[in-house]
Amino acid sequence: MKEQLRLAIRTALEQCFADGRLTSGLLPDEVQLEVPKNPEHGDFATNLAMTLAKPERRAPRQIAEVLTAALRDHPLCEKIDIAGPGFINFRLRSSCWYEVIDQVLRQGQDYGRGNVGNGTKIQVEFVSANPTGPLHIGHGRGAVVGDALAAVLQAAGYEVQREYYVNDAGNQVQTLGRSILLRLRELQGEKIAFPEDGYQAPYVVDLAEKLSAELGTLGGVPEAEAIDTCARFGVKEVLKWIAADLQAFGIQFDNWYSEKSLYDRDMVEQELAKLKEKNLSFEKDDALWLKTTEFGDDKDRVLIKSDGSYTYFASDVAYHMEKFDRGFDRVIDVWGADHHGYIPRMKAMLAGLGHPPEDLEVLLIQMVNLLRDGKPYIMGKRSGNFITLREVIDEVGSDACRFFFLMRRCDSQLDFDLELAKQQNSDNPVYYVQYAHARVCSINRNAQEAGIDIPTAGKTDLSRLELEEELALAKQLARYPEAIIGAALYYEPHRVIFYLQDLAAQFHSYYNRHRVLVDDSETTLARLSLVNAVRVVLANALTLMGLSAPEQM
RNA sequence: GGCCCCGUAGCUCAGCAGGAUAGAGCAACCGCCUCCUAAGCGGUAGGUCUUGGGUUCGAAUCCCGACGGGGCCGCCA
Repeated sequence: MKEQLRLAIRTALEQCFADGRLTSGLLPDEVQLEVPKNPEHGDFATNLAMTLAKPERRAPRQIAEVLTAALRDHPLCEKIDIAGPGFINFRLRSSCWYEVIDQVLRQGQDYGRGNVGNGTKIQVEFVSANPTGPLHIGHGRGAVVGDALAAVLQAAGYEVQREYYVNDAGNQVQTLGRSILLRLRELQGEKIAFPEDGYQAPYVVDLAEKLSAELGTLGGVPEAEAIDTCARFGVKEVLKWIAADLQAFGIQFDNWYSEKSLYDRDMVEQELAKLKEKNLSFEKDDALWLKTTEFGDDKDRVLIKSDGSYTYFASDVAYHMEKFDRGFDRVIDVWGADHHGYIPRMKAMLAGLGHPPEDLEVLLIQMVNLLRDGKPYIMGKRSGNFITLREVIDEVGSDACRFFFLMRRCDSQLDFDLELAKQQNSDNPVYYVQYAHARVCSINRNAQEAGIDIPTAGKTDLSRLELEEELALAKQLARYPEAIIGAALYYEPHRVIFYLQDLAAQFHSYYNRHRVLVDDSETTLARLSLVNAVRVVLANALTLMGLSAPEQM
């Protein structure tokens, strides 16, 4: 609807330029159209006349007069006003909004899908936690935001791949292997002084037990080989946990990408060679450095350490170059905010290797403060008193958990109160939204019991929807596609959550004030069409966010 | 010292990339179930948008500087 009006305004403007009613010939890239806060200002408003005031050298209100005259008899518009300093306010005909309801019912699950992405290939890499232990709450936020972002991009017409980068090559994997081996020996009754820098947590013992059951005690196997076996076993098992935890969250990756495979295929060496060739690296203090300062970083960064081993940065260079080789137009990394210092070197690396740094977008996810009943829930890795993501999901449920993670912009810190998230009452916004959906379903059940068929698109006379609240609901439905586009363009999935809350609130209010199933059958059918359109949009948005849309609560 | 994020109602946060009278939820107070699910609705109260400058027709929004909170600055990951 908004787009149709935008087009109309644009056409009118071009016409004014053509016949000399306006002279500057300055067509803005996009006609700005907004929904005014105050409904008295109409359904849409544009500031076009004000922005044209300077180039036209005329008063905004005069320009508005000219534009309004050109649009006067447009079929979409019921009324066009000039207001304030030069706003042009449009009130659309009711039929426009009835058309929206039909469109929603006609398109069903597809309503809200769009094509701003135009098939652009985007990869969203997220979570990518080290496979050395279970996911915790911070990973959870990144997981949900990454997943929802990917969904939103897909809905907006991008071609999206979800990827998990598995850090299975570094030294922390060796540490895991050593830790498992020590626990394994302990199980054999050996007395072990467990090292400070080992993985202390109890799950390592579980891993050792499982390994012992499957592969035996590794007695007589040379140390290095035993560590390697333990490491590989550990990574494999931990990845299974991680995948299962993510599954419990409704998250599935299209691809799990192994860091180790980069080394196995010599990709790291190849990229380093390219850097050398371009004279972007140099040796100093027995180490190999990348000249990231040439591209805006604070200092140069090490690729190969003086002991000959590679830094994570080295494999990240290869990994990210390889992403673009795979044909992605844009690559999004979802990281914890504590990694922000890493961004300049990544962008520098891309620039050095001839990629526009803008093709890599890093989404930083701020910290999660875990609370219980308003009090900080302290997690010490040392003490082993940390709560895993899985425990949180099991305690509060996937829907509530996801909703809380998505409720805030990702660049602000999040207080996650376990008790609040667990509450199954109106204090909990998840249920508020889901309840709206369940209510429509309930109305449908009652209608069917009364022998009324739920109307489909184009089957009812929607002009029976005369109430202001009814038109307002239809207008809200019309905004859903815009919410998706906004969320996709600005990488802000939380917008969909806010949209959901607004729509649910509007529906609850309507429900309380007016009955859907009334004596007059025409009105009943019209209202059923409206609330079912609401149901479709609620379901679409909930599903998109990975939340269930219950038919009964 | 350098860098990143945040600062809006008592609390937790939105604010549609510059627009008209600044919003929601929770907490407080007052109301609404012989009526499609009260996990709901209506109403009252609550604000120098941390602060000082700047940009312009117009700033919570953009720029610069303070102040306050959190985070990061490794040949760790």
